[in-house]
Amino acid sequence: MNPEEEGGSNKRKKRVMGRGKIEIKKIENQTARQVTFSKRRNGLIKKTRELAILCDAHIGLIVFSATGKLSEFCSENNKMPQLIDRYLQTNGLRLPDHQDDQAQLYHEMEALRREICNLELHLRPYQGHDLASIPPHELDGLERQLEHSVLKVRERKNELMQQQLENLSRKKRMLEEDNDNMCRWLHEHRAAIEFQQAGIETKPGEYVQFLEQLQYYNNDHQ
Amino acid sequence: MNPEEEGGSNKRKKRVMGRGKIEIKKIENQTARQVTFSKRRNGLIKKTRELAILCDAHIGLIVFSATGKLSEFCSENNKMPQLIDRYLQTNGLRLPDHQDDQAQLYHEMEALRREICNLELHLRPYQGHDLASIPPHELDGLERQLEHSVLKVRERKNELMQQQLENLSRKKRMLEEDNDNMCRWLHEHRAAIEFQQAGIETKPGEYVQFLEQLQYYNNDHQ
DNA sequence: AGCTATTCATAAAA
DNA sequence: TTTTTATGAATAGCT
Repeated sequence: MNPEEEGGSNKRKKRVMGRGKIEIKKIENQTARQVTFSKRRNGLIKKTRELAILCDAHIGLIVFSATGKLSEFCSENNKMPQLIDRYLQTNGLRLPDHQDDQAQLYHEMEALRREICNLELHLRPYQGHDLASIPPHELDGLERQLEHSVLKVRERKNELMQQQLENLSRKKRMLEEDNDNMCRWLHEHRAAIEFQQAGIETKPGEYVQFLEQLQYYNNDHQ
Repeated sequence: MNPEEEGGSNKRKKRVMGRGKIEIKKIENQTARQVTFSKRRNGLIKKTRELAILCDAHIGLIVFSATGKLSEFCSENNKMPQLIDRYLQTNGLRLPDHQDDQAQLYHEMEALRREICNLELHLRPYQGHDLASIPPHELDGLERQLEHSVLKVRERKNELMQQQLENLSRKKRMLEEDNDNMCRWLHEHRAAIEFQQAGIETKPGEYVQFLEQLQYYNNDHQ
């Protein structure tokens, strides 16, 4: 029935690393939504500009992201207010009047405040508070959610430790290599160095001691 | 030299769309311009709507064609004036009749919106999401917090179970008591009952059986 | 208004 | 964020 079905007969590896069509509905994943917003907004502004230029149109585009960030485009630079004026006049509309609309604003504010309150309440069980107000049958789900979150946190911790370990290993290898190279060079030039040092006031014994120490490290990790 | 230049060459290497080439500059042919305007305007509105839905954005689009025809789109139906108002406020522009307290209200609304956004972000680690954005040194604390929350949830679950147990015990005791009383009463009135039943069609054996069963339960929990 | 050959936009991943 | 790449969408030129 589904034309997208792959069919088991064909052993396709990697069925395309992820490009596909998407359903037009709110993207729930926060990060993906932000990325998509950024890209599509750029595309939208580009297409708006193209239409304005190609067809000699006057266009205004106002975009508020979900987080309230404003993006805008106006075919005549910096003339959005004029465009808006023309729009309002053409449509016979007026901007919402203050006195008439204040109640509406307060209403919206109340809604926002309520949402904040709800979110805060929603957060509390996750912090182990107010459990008495949770319906008993939801406790199992909450416990599972919290355990899952703990697991995810531990996963992330392990991931970070793994990264640190790898970094340290790499640094260690690099240092060992450097050490090897220095030792080799020193041994190769031992005679010349001893000769030079004989001309200065350095005690020859020190250098031998130093070389031996190097040799010790050098052998230690081989 | 730029090979894309039109010149006399008929080699078309220009960046084109669709079947033929197009430069982003005003289309001089009146008919072609009209057709392109219509197609692209539809595409633009579609993309605008998609962005608004996908990313939960508030978008307004105003298009005046070269001939003055108005097309518009607003993500919240019929609320272009509000969107424009918010735009003017956000941009620090204001209509002559706007009062300061209105700006103040808008400002507060923006703050509330930000707070909601923050709370939503704050909730996510507790649900095991977006852990990559948590500073490593906070993971331990988060893990402890989650474990503590799990403990509290379990505590609450135990509390509830304990209560249920107590309730059940109490009910059991009450039922046993009732049972005892009934048994006692039945035994005391046995003779009278057997006499009454002899007058009806009930078989006497049934009542004896019933009494014995009661006696059984009655003794069982003593 | 429909139809395609083409180019563009962009989802997923890096 | 920006880049890369493979797909799905948009659309220019024709009918």
